[in-house]
Amino acid sequence: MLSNSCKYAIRSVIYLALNSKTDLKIGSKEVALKLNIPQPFLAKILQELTRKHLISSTKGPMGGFFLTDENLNNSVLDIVSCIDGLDAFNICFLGLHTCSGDKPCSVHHIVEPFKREIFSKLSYKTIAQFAEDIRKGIYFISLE
Amino acid sequence: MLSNSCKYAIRSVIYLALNSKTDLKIGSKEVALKLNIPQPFLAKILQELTRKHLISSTKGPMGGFFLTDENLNNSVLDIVSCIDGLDAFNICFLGLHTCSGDKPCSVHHIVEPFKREIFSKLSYKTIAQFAEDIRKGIYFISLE
DNA sequence: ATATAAAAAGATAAAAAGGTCTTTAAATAA
DNA sequence: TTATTTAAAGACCTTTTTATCTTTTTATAT
Repeated sequence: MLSNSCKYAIRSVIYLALNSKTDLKIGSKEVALKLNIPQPFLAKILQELTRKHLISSTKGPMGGFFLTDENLNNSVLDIVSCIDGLDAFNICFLGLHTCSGDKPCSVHHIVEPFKREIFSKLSYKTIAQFAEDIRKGIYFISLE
Repeated sequence: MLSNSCKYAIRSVIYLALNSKTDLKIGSKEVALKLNIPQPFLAKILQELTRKHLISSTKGPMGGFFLTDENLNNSVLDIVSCIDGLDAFNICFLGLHTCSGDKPCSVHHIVEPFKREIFSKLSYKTIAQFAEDIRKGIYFISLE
């Protein structure tokens, strides 16, 4: 459902939320190493997120990526929207253009509630809240 | 979640279930035209499904694709398995290798029941049953 | 037998996703 | 001010997905 790039992006932003501060920036090298993501590829993704103001960065020694309070108040859906767009949430599981509540495809009644639920969770919770749940040990975003 | 090829495959097989008989075979040209799928591409997909005995074919004049009773008793999941494999049902939404009930990612509890439900529906219902529901007007696989 | 209609097979190509490398720009520490 | 460290930018490469084209094979109707 989500592209590789998008999964990398989400995991990275949560990593930054948990580990960076305005005065403790983190380089793409560290994130890539810790999350086991190809470094140059991740750099591209972080660059894109920066360009769209979902994360922040500074160059130079002691520079790197970090999250401002404003960044922390974005939703995970903002990341998805930035990297993949929101098409995935609007497309029929079987690829039908005309699938709808009126003329449901064979799995519409299973897929639709799922899409609604996941969309809702990703849009109403902030990055900060996702990070907080992980800090508390309710959920896990493993380094791997 | 499913590749284009796989969606084409599912729609085509259901089309064949609804419209072909052992003595009324249908060419890839007709299926492609009716379902608005690129014909040479579809031909490849139908070829693959034939090779794996999910559909049947004969060459020559009056030849084409059709479903035997045996074919009709396969599940839609068999098609998915043939074209895409089943990885999609085993992979974490956020791309974590370690995601599980024990160490759930942030959306595990939403995604897991969905995957179970859709997997179940696609595996226990036969092609024949899918086609029957469409014939009855319960579900719709539009020509488009 | 022969022509024909259709699938099978395989080579090719275009587009998208995934990933790498090199150069440039900017911030900081010394 | 200079060297260094880091992100930004952009060119490039690889693989996978999607798609096309051409040739071969085979079944059937005539």
